[in-house]
Amino acid sequence: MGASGNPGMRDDTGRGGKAEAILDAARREFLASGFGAVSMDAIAREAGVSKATVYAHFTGKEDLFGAVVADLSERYFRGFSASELDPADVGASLTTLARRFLALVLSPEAVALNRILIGEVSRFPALGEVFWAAGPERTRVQVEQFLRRAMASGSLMVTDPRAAAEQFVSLVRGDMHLRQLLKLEQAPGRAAIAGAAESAVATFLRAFAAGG
Amino acid sequence: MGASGNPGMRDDTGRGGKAEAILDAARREFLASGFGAVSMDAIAREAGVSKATVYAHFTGKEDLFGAVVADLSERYFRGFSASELDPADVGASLTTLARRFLALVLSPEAVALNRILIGEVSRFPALGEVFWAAGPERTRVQVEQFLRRAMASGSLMVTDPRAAAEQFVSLVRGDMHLRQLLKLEQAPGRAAIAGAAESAVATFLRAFAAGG
DNA sequence: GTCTATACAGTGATAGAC
DNA sequence: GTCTATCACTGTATAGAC
Repeated sequence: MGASGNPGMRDDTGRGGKAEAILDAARREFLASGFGAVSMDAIAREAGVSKATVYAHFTGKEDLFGAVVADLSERYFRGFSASELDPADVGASLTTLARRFLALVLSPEAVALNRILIGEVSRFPALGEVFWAAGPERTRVQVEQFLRRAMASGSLMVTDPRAAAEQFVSLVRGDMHLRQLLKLEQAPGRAAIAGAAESAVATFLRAFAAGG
Repeated sequence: MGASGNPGMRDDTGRGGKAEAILDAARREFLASGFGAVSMDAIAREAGVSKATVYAHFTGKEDLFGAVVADLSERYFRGFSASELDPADVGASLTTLARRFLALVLSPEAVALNRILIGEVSRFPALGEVFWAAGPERTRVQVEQFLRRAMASGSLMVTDPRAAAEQFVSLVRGDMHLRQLLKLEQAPGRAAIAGAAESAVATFLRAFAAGG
């Protein structure tokens, strides 16, 4: 209840409203409670439709879950890019990149998605791959491309850009990601993210800055 | 079935056999399938006792799960130590430490435990803290203590040992941990672990070695 | 397509005999 | 303490009316 719909109103105008409402409701419920703790009843209620209608659009709970995960994986990480950053000003660019990465990967929605994926990967082996390709793999490629440009511009000394990109990402992530996954603290604010980014970039540059 | 008991035999000699058999069975089942997918019937069957007997020893499924997790968290990480490593030979010592850390944290049992904890942390908020204290926090402290000794011996230049320990652990973990959590590949062998350890230590030393 | 009502299976938990 | 048999409940999924 809350952000979603008004069950009192007729139903949504426009096209395909019901199917979309079901997907929205399923997304909210799954992200909030995981797979096992959510019932089809709850999803139907939250979407303002009957349970039979849910089954008219999706073959079952697992199908619905898969649709939600594939959709979210694509959505969250689509916008992550480093293509406009200046390779000459490595420090500032890497810091920006690190901040972007942390804001994305530590966002409550991304953490919740990651959490239920890890918890249910035994039941849905394929979803792990979908998430990896859309998320971590994509972000690593973006970082790696930036590192290559920085090498070309002479501001970085890296022998293996792919490995260095992985190390950069790992350094930036630190233990904040795991702490979020385990719900050990609230989502970090701008200041905490900025501090973590700066510290990680400083270490990375001590290791890889040209002429250091 | 297999490692545990022979249902055909009388019952175990010695003391407390049933309770232990139940805990063993619960551990195997939970690690293999998570919390939601395991039934008390399955645990009772696996332990070779009736369901009523399970409830005679544990108040319920959640209680049993909590007992398993607390036990495992303590068990796995107890042996992790860096106290006997030589701070003068930083490179070799850090490499050994990194290998130990990876062998522990990437072991199938530790990954399975981590996975179900992350998946069920909404239902069992306290268990995340238990695991963190016994696992990551403990390992970080061990690393930090070694770094302090290395600083004292003049082989490392570190301003914030705690932060550096976190960065070392993150660097070593890389993306292998997350890949294991998502079941994207088989558990890495000795060679893969050694390679990852070496690469992480090399980068760490480029950033923090004294007189680099 | 959508609803109400229901079938059917599986779950955690317990009662009562021994 | 341990077992067999059973309860009450919840969940997924579907039948039939509109």
